[in-house]
Amino acid sequence: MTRMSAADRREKLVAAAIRVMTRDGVAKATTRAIAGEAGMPLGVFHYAFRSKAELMAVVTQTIAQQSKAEIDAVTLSGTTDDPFDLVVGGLCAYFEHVVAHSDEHLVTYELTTTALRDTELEQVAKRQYDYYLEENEKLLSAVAELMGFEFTEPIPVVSRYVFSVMDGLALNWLARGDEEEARKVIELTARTILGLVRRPAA
Amino acid sequence: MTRMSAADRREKLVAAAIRVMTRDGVAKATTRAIAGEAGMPLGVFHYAFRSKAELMAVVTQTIAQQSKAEIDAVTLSGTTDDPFDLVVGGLCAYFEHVVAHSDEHLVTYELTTTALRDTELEQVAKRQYDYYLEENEKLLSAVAELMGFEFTEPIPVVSRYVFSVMDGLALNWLARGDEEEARKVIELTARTILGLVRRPAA
DNA sequence: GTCTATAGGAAGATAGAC
DNA sequence: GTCTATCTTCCTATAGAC
Repeated sequence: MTRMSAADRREKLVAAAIRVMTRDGVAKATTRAIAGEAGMPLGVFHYAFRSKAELMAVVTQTIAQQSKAEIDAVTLSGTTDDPFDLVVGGLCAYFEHVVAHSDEHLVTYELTTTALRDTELEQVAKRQYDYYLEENEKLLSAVAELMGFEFTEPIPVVSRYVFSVMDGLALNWLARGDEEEARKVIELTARTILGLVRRPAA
Repeated sequence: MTRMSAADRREKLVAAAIRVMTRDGVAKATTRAIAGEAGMPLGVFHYAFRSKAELMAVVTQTIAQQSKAEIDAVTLSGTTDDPFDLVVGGLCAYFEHVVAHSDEHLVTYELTTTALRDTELEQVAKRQYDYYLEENEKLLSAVAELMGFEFTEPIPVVSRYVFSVMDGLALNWLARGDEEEARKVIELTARTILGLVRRPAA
């Protein structure tokens, strides 16, 4: 068919892969299904990517960045000067994103376990979580500065703690589907976070 | 070969499935691999189980109960009358189990995502997390009674909160492998839990 | 009930015509 | 570079001999 640069092919295949994975799950995202979704013949796949593992690595990174951008947009959109409202608002915004894009979040969990089982992709799972945690740390630092408070514990520890609750909660909500109860956990979590905050001495 | 009751076959196949999944991952646990691991010909599989999905359901339930029993054994083995030590000890014991049996915990995450993608197994993931949370609630109630304190928040909420942190932390530790930093999160979590505790009024 | 053999399909990857 | 056709392997499930 029409010519297309290799980089363009790769982008289109990655986008198609994410669509298939979101809709049907990572296990069903075969090279055939992905090429089909992208409107390309199967043969194309292996001159755009050396192997399926190579695509998986790019997909994992891409989807992490996409989610991050979407979540940032909603998390930072609130306007309040009350610390509790701000923290609750941020956590709730994240949770709303999980609810509204549950399949996309499920994909991230699938990609993590898939990567952890493949020696060729082990580092991909590590980079995925390194990225999440790094970005979460930046966000927390920004919030602290914005509100003029500091944490009583090192930011990396607080950040990891907050991320762990929300990641765990998202996963068990995916399995249970009980929004009301999950929201109560978010409120409780917000309260524990404010217990780790103080006004700076100076 | 030798005769064996259907129930016995099923048990042996489930045990073999868990071994294969732990060693090689859920995706590689094919009916062939499982029957082979159990020392049975492939044909046996389908008169012990109606389908692979039926085996998956039983495996998910079995592995949850096994993990629970193992974790209880180590979690409750500590002897201390200091609430902080008790809580830290319990959380650490759980984390040690994750570190010592990381493949087994990875299997539980794989089983959850697998079930969530299969309409036939959707309820299996729900039951899996219902079970985890129910058992965690019992444990927390027992600890509260043992130490003679009560929680300032409803036990189901506290339980869900604690479970979420630990489940999320276990997953991101699996990806990152940084024990030291994970332990700091555990300490912080223990402190937040003690902030939710009070001596009863009477 | 037990097991071999195989059906019937789908996977990742590639050879080779254009 | 593009795409069809195919190689090889592996899957779940079953038919049918013993």
